Amino acid sequence: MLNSVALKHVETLHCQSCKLAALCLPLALNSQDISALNEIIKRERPLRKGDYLFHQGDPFTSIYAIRSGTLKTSSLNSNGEEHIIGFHLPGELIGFSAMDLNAYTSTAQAQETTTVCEIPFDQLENLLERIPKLRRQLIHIMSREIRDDQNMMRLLAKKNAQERLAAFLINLSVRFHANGYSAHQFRLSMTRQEIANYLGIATETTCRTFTFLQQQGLIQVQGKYIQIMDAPSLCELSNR
Amino acid sequence: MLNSVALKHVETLHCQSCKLAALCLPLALNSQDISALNEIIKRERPLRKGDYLFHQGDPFTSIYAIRSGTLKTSSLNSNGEEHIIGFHLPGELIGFSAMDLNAYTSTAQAQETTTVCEIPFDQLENLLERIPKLRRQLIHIMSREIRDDQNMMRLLAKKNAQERLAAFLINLSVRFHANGYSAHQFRLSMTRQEIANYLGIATETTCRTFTFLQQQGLIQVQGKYIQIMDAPSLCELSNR
DNA sequence: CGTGGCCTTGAACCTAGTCAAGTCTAGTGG
DNA sequence: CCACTAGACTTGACTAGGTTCAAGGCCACG
Repeated sequence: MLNSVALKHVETLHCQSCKLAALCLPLALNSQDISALNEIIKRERPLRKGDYLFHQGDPFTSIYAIRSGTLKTSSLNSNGEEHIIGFHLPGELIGFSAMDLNAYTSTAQAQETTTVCEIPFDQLENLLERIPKLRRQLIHIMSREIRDDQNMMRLLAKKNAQERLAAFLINLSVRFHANGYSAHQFRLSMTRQEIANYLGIATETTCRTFTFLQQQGLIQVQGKYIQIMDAPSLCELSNR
Repeated sequence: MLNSVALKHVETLHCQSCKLAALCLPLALNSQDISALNEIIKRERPLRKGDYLFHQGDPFTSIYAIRSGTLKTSSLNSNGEEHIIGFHLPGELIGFSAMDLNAYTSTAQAQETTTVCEIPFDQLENLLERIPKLRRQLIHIMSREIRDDQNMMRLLAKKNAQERLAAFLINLSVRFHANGYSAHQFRLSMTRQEIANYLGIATETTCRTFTFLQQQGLIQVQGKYIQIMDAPSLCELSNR
């Protein structure tokens, strides 16, 4: 029989007790269905900063839910330059861009110590047969991803550097808040270079824009630590 | 009883005889399942140029498959400026960005005479229960959309004007070809202004870049008519 | 065959990129 | 614990690609 430490361990890693369930696949599932989902999920040891979850070109097997930490996904163009596709926080799912292929189209790397739940896709497909709400939730999450990507397309097509950075910070703020963290102060897990890459601007422009936003009294910057001083103005500047 | 003209009409509009089935939801379905899908699809009179299929904010009810013509989808930002999200050709599906909401997040407008198949989403969800392959195909199509959007993000974040336009033309060429049309010469259904808006550059830059690509011998431009003279070079320039 | 919108080209301007140099900071090893 | 160092961050100066403004030409459609 399991000792209490092991038991506690198992419970902590159960979808049913997961604080992120409301953001993730279990949303709206009953406890029996959550158990079924829980059964197929693999939980591995944490990734350390810099570790890779999967590489572009690896065989596609699973989607992943992030439990803690941050991941970035990126792809390489033909010149070998990196393009950062996104930063992913707890409660979010990744791996949706390869479901009709046999290989991941991006690389996923830990920005800090990160734990994930692996959801083998073939087993998930089996569950979709039996659990209509799970099917609906998966489609909803993918729909939301499409919408988010299209918002990002608008940012990249239409916004200037200030609007981009403001939108980035507001977006992060909202997502941290959804995870139960402060919406007003947080630590960036990514470098200025990575932010710049993601936002389609130069590293130097990113630095200057941080300085500018601080001079305007919208934010306080202390290296990676950001404090949002005037969220409404920042939001307005972001030109959503 | 139906007369022969009406009968022919019905046959022409059946998924089973549709030439675009291989690009659309029926892919890999057996004839019985295709019939079931066909049953729920509504086919309305063609849209004329400028007609709207749905507006941003309209209640979300259906996804649409394009049978003929071209649609553009766009959204308005807070300043009332339009951002074109995409141009959609026969065999493609639209309406995926609103499935977890109750309202469309974009406006769909016909670029020319256009016919669509309306697929009511609640009825589609019922079919997903019974037809595993349909489920898989829907997920595959959404996955592909995510991948395409992420490719567009890379274009907007990293490419200069020449690379953007080259990528745009190559992309159209491939999609026309998938529809059985020439990959080397085609008519653009959109204005220079719309291309510019979509690619995140100015109308004037688009014009100048068309001229430049023609001077380089990569394409021939005659108003809306484009001939691709050197696809490999154009493809290389696009920096995929 | 007239007209409005689309397309094209020129010229001036400006935002953001590039190059360069110096500072800061987190992580390492003595 | 502290000194060291590599990489991250910041700022300045200059440059360039693309935007904006302006004007004229070209269709397509009534």
